[in-house]
Amino acid sequence: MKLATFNINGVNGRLEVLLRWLAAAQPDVVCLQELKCPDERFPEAAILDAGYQAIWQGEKSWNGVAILSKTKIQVVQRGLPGYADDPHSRYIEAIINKMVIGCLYLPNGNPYPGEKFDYKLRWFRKFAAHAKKLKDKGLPAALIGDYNVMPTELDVYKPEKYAENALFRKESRAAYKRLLAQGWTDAIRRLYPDVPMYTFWDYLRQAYQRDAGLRLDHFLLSNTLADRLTGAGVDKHVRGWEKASDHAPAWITLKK
DNA sequence: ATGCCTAGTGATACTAGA
Repeated sequence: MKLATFNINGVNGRLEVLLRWLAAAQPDVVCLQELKCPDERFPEAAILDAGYQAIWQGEKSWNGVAILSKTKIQVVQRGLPGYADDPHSRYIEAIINKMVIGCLYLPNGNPYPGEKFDYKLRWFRKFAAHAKKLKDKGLPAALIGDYNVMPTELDVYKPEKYAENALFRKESRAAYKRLLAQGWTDAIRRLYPDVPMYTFWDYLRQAYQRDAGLRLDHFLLSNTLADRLTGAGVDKHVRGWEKASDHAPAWITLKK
């Protein structure tokens, strides 16, 4: 079983990239972020043609999340529980193959300090409270997506440049660390403790060519799923394609 | 310190991203 996440940065503008990658990578489940389209413009037909069912939660212009799956999807949540007045579409949750799959797009939070950073931390608190409930239920669960946090210095090409950046602020990293302390496993870091494993390269200044990357997209696994973890990777080459997103797809494999 | 890039909106230079 292969689970993937891909911040697509415009699902219609990059539909060709998405379909090409799906055909090559053949993930069983995909969490998408930054759809940048209202619900009625989600490209469901093309995704069905590619062999995937889909659920999504979009909005005009920005944000938006979706889950694709080769097998049956049971929708559990649209939006974060306990955050009905969240102004953005950033969370969707489903049960697939007896696993809880939470797909998230955590706020960027820049510039720091300011209202956007406060919103990031508020969103993180609501998300962590929900994660705790899932953990306490003891269900096999995976919280997958763009966390907009580099957890450690290994996750940043030049850490000293990012000390004041919302993605790397101590408050953001502390929130991520507290979340892990609930008992979640950062799947990619578990298998690759010493490799950067970047998932994002800025469009500016030829960041991809310089490998000036960030690790922003994460898989947090409950214990039963962490025990089944067999592989992980980043499809870095996809970032080099025509019309690429600024993120590359990341994936993990689970046995059985 | 700023633009460097890219998408969306709406028809222009903005916001937003990270």
